[in-house]
Formats: sequence, C-alpha cells, structure tokens
Amino acid sequence: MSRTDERYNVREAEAKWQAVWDERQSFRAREDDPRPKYYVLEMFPYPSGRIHMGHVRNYTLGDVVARYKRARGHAVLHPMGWDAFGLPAENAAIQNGVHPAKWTRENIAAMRSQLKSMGLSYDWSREVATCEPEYYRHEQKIFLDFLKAGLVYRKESWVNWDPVEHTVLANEQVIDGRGWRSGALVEKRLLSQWFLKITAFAEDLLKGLETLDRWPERVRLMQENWIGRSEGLRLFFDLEGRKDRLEVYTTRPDTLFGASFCAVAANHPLAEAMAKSDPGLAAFVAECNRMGTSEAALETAEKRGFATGLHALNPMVEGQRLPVYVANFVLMDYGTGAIFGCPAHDQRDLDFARKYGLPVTPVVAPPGVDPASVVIGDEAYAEDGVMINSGLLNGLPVAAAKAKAIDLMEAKGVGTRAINYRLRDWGVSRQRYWGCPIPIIHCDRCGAVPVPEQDLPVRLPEDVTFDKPGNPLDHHPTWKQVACPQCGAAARRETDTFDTFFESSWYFARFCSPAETTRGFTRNAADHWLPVDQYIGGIEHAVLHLLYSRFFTRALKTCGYLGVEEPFAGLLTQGMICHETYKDADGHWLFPDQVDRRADGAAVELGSGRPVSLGRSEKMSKSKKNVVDPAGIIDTYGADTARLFMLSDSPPERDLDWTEAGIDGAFRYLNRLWRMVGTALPDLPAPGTPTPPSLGPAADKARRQTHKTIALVGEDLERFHFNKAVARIRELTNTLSELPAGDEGGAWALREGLETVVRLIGPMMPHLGEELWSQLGHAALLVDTPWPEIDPTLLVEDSVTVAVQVNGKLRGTIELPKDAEAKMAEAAALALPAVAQQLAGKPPRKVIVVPNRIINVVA
RNA sequence: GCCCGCUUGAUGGAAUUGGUAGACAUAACGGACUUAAAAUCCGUAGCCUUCGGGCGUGCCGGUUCGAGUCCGGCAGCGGGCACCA
Repeated sequence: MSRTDERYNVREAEAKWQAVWDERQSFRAREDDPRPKYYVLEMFPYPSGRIHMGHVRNYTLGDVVARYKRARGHAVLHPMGWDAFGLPAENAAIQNGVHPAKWTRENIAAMRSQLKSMGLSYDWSREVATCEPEYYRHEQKIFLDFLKAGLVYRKESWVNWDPVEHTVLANEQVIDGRGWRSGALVEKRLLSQWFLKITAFAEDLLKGLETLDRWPERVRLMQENWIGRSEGLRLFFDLEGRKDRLEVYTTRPDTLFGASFCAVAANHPLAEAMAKSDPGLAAFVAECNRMGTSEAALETAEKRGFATGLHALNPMVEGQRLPVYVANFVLMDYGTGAIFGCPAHDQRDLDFARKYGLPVTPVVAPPGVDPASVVIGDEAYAEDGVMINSGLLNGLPVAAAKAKAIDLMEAKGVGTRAINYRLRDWGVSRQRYWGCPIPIIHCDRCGAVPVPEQDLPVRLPEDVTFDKPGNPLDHHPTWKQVACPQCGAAARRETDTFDTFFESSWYFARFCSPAETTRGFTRNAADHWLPVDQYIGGIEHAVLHLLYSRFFTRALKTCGYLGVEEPFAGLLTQGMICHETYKDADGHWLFPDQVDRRADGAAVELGSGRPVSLGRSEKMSKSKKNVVDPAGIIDTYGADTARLFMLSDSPPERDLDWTEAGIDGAFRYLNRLWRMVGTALPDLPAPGTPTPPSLGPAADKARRQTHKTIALVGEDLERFHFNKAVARIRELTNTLSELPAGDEGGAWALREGLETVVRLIGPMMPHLGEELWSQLGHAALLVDTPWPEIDPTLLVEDSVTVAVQVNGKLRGTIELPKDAEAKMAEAAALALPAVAQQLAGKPPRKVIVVPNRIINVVA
C-alpha cells in the first residue's frame, strides 16, 4: 500500500525507461525485419543550440505516430539528424568570434541531449549531421551526377550586395533597402552562379501533386500556384525604327485590342542597351536595381516606369503605336521580361496607365452588360465576359477570343502558342563559408571543370578567419589554389557553397543507409524504406523545401539512385506555438518568467511589482521574449507532461497557445493516472485472468466504453486527431474512476480498463506508460506490446437516442431500438407532449425520419 | 500587391455525408477534507427569460424540412512570396 503514498518521481522514472529502451535498442530499424515497413520522419532541426517549443511539438507528433505504428505491428524507421550548415553559425562567428564548426558541433551535442530527455523513439544509430564530410561528400557526388545528366548549368543572376561587408545578403537581411548589419544601401549585382534545372520537371512536379492524396490540400495548392503553369502566347512586336523585335509573353492575347503600352524589366537587354546612351534611363534602372530581389518588394512598390521614347507596333491592330516603357513591376525572370499592357483588364497595368495618362480601352464587357456602358474606373475588370472594341474578336467569350487571337498571330507568323511556368530554376550558389563546397575547379583554359570523383570530398577548410569582410573561403591563403584536373595548369576552386536547401533535399534518403561510404545511400535501402510514409513539419516549408525535395527525388531517379518519384507519401504540417506577450511600463518586452499574475488577474513585474501590459498571443519569438524554454518545463514536469500538453488541446495543424494552466492540467492527469493505478492495484485480479462469466451492469458498461475507446482512439490516431484521442482517453479514465471494484466483475473490468488506458496513452506518455505497465504486473515492455484488440461484440448498441425536432427546432429526444422502422419512429415522435403542443391539434404537413439520428416534424 | 489559411462559451477546442452545438480540458464559483494552505474529491455553469419559451458558431444575405457545416458578399487575424531554415 505504500505505493499510493509515494509521489510519481518523474525525473527518476523517465531516466530509467530511457536507459532501458537504449540498452535494449528498442528503436533500431532493420531492413531484414519481415513486418511491413513504416518510415516516419520529422523535419530535422537547425542546431541553434537549444530546442524550442516548436521542436517539442513537431517531435512529439512524430513520436506518437512512430510508437503507434510500432504497436500496430510495423517495422518503423524513425531517424533524427541535424541540418547543420547555415547562416546563424557565421553570424555567431562574426559576433562572438566562435568558429562555425565548433559552435555547430557544441550546439548539436546540447540539443541531442535535450531531445533525448524527451524520450523520443529515434534510432540514434542513424543520426547524421550535414556539416560533416561524411554527409556532404555524397551531395558533391550527387551534384556531379546531376551535372552529367544535364540538370546543372551556370548563368548570371542578380543578388543583393552589401558594399560594406562585401557579402551577398539574404532577402531577410535587407531591411528597408539597407544591409541589416552595415546599414549600407544595398546594391543589386550580377554574379555567375550554378543553377539546377528544376523547370525541366515543372510539368511532372505539377502532375505529381495529384497523386499526393495524403498531403494537405492547401500545401498542394501552394505548390501548384508556385509552379504557376499558364497557357498563352509568345509574340513579337516590331519596334519602330529598329531592326530587333520585342518578344512578349501574355496569357491574355484576347486583350490585344485594348493594349496601350509595352513595358520591359529594368534588367531587360533592351533597357540595358538604351540606358547606355540615356542617363535618365540609366538612373531609373539603377534605382530599380536597389529595390531588392523579393517579389513582395516589387509588387508592393508604387508602379513606376520610364518612357524609352521607343514605340512598338501592335501586331493585332494595324498601325497602332504603343509607347515602350521600362517599368519596375515587370520581372525579368518571368516570361520574356517584357509585357504589353491592357489597363482595362489588369490592375497593375491600370495603375500604371492612370499614372502616366495612357488610354484605357475596355475590350471585355461583363456578362449581360451593354457594351456601350462599360466604363473602367479605379478597378480593372479581369473576369470573363464578351469581347467588345476588338474588331473580328467582337462577340466572343474570353476563352474563345484567346484561342482565336493565338490562331491569328500564329497564322501571321508573329507569335506561337506557349506554355509558361512561373517556376524558375533553382540557384544553388551561395557566397558563404559555412556550407558544402561546390566541387568545381575554374581553369582559365578549360573553364569550369568538375572535381574528379576520387578527389571527393572537397573539404571545407576549418582554418579560416572572419575578421575581414567577404567570404573567408576567398581569403584563405591556399585552399582555392589547385591544379586543373584536365590540363594541370594553375586553377582556382569554386569558393561558393551550396544553398542549405541542398542538404535537406535528400537527407530522408541518407537515413536509409547512413553508414554507407561509397555513395549517399544504397539502392536496396532506398527501395526498402522510401517513400517516407509520414512526414511531419512546419507549414513554413510548404513550398520550397518540399518542392526541392520532390525535384531531387526525380533527379535522383533520373541518375539511377532510387526508384520513387515522390519522397513523402503523407504530410502533416503543424501549427506554430504562441504565447501571450508582455511589456513593462517603459514599453520593453518581458519574458513570461519575469511576470507575475496576481490573484485579481493583474499582471506585475516580478520583484519590482511594476505594472505589466498584456499583449495578445503571438508566435513565440526571441525578439518579443514570449518564449518558454522546454528544458525548464521538462525539468519541472517531465517529458510526458510536456508531450501530453502538446497533444491535448489543439489539433496539430492549428496554432497552439502555450499556457501555464494547460501544462498544469496535463501534469494533474499524469498524477491522477498514477494514483488511480496505485489505488486499484491491491484489488485487481492477476494479469491474464479470464473474463468472469457475469460482470454486472456497471462493469459491463465500463467494458463497452473501454472497447469503444480503443476503436475511437485508433481512428483518431490514424487521422492525427490527437486532441480527440486524449479527450476519449480522459473520458474513459473518468468512467473507470467511478467503477466500483469491490466485486469480481468490477475488479476485472477495472484491470481491463486501466490496462487499456495505459496502452492507449503509451505513445503519448511513454515513460508513465512503461512504469504503470510494469506495475500492473507485465514483464514485457510496453513498447514491445501490441495495440489492444477490440471485442466487436461490445461495440454493438441495441438502442439509440433520437432527436425530435419540430420545424428544425429540438423539442425532445426519444429512445428507440436500433434501426427501428420509420413508421414506429414517427409515431413515437408524434406522441411526445412537446411535439403535440407545437402541433396544436393540427396534423403535421410532413415528417422526415433519418434512421437512428433525427426526426423532424414539419408543422 | 499576389496566393493560402483561420474565426464556435471567460479560454483551448468537440460536433461522420448538412441531422441533439458546446464532448474533453482550462479558468471560475459552491461544497467536502485540513488548525490553515496546497493537493485531492464532489457539485454548478452558453446568454436572456414573464419559466411557456426565446436567442446563440465573426458580420450581412441565400439554398434546405433542417446550416457551425453548402453558396454569394463583407470584416478581422495569421502564413508564404524564391539567399532565414
């Protein structure tokens, strides 16, 4: 009995079971395991140094899936690693003088031990870190294979250049047109860079989305929009007084009669050529180049243009001259970098036309609107309608007019039907130190020469300094000096490194054979484990990481590495963790643990007692200090409590509000279960005792709920409705706590119920699960115990409660035998006093009977 | 700017295909236990009410016997936009 008086020692129990799992290698994945494979993967973390709540949520979700699938009889692969290259390591080096390698490796060690304290069922023997040559040597080889397969090329591309730091800036490092650290005005620069031909797979990546039926619809839609397939027309405009022509891509060839100008991007060859002899234009181009490279910056900027003085001749409208502008909203990377503007039917064109006093001619009349009365005000009309003011296109609907316009231009020999994608090739060159070296040698005679395979890996030198601006690889005294592998002459190594998305585009495959030294992974292992059955991570990766990984998988297939096209068969995108924000009287942010909530609800600063103003709940971020450190929570409440809270209240794809009350609630449940089992233990029959012949009504009812709960929780877990699963388990717990265990039947049903609760909660609170399972008298580990079985006879109900409505409003409920006949149900419903009162003696006009569900009497 | 998502009690959320709105929890209140507190246990609870009932799922309108769920419009909040990962 002393067991009930003891408190559950969270720290001791969690350490104990972690050691047991570790010792027995409970989570080792083996290819020779005959059970059906299940590969569950969470997005691996950037080793920032400490885990944050987002990680706790992500990895808890994955662990529940992994443990559940294991219990369901799968051979589970559940690995973990480190996305270890990236900018923060270099920032730390510049700010604190720590070497990125040291900083990163120490961070990995710290985070590994934090993750281990969560009791996650990883096969740690498969751990990888992308910053180690054992990992990145293989991606250098992959790059060279892609090169051979014609999937890599080199071209000039624009970057944000910080003239003080002599570095390329990421978009997020450009703030209001200035470098974040230096404050210098950012310039755009053209650099020669490596590109991967993701556009070669544009159509395939789009088509493949249809097969991803276990992906969230919105992610597929985001990718579809990102790829941005459009059908249209490429056509040439003759330029007055010049021999060359202007090539334009349009998805609206139907609106050619409404054209009032042409515009080219600031980087368009025509613009650049003309800027040489036009200082005004040169200044405008320079200004556009300062705008930053992000699409958001371009689109939100005021539409501006510079008239070149040139005129283009509209190929559709004989003799019509259109002024040619250089405009800041035309993108060189999309289509041909040149457009024609039809202001009446495109908002950007309209804004532009209004600003520069260009004509606005409507050529599409909304359905049912008199052509004569079509007027364009401040809003362009981009919807369907009927062509007007358009010569031989008049009267046609938009779709037919598009087709006819294309036919006309093709017949005239000035245009061709074309499919265009918004998707651009992936620039993978980064002018940074802490990344995977690109295995290329530049020779004055032979050009860009691949590093021979036997010379891989090209190791990142660690003897570098960060005291000078620019790329440390560039400053290194010897590293880049090599002989050309082809001609032997003195040559230079490529000093750019890969985009870190490169590493994360194939790590899921590396986990299949992480120890393989000759290549990234073996074909056998990839064929066995891929695709990932369930991938889990943040929605912020909905487009880039996931699209790059899908592209890589196709490219790797092309090169014979693997046989699948889609890397992730199932995808779960989890929401963010939010927390209330606090500011002190001076408007400075405060950490939650600096704030005290008094009994009257007022918030004050801990210690000083000064008033604190409460802000709404926002995504946890260091800048707003609304963060809670998981390490402290795990230390105080244990991993199981943190895990349960992560699963309890919000569905995984939704944002989750971190609250002290929520974590308290989870902790209370943990202790309640512990006490319940302890209290019941002396009364329970031995494990495996056969069902007594008669149980009694309370025990029978409890059994029914136990088996119903197994069924419901199973369904909920399959669909990732973890919060509902928790609610069902708590309901069963509530029932069991009221079940009298004095008689044989009650005690038997209580054991079955408690064992069920322990087994169902196991994937969520694995340490408590093991502890209670062992206390209930089982020698085998809970992780090696299969999911509980359902007795289907206990799921059958013989009567149902049916709602009775009058005119759609609830007036009462009746108890009916299951699948009762409609006539009988109707009679029972009409016999209800509340129904009779509503009818007031008149016969009902109609009675709708939905079997086992509802009866609606229409008065 | 473009694309996407979300909005249900004081709070997080639940509600098969349209079929009893508010499961489960949190906070609150009342009670038991305690010298007291904590913990624990039991109970109450959408709002209004003349106790018949009426009103309630961001707002306005529609479809339907019946709408949180479907359709149209509007508002608020959040995410992504190619060099953060």
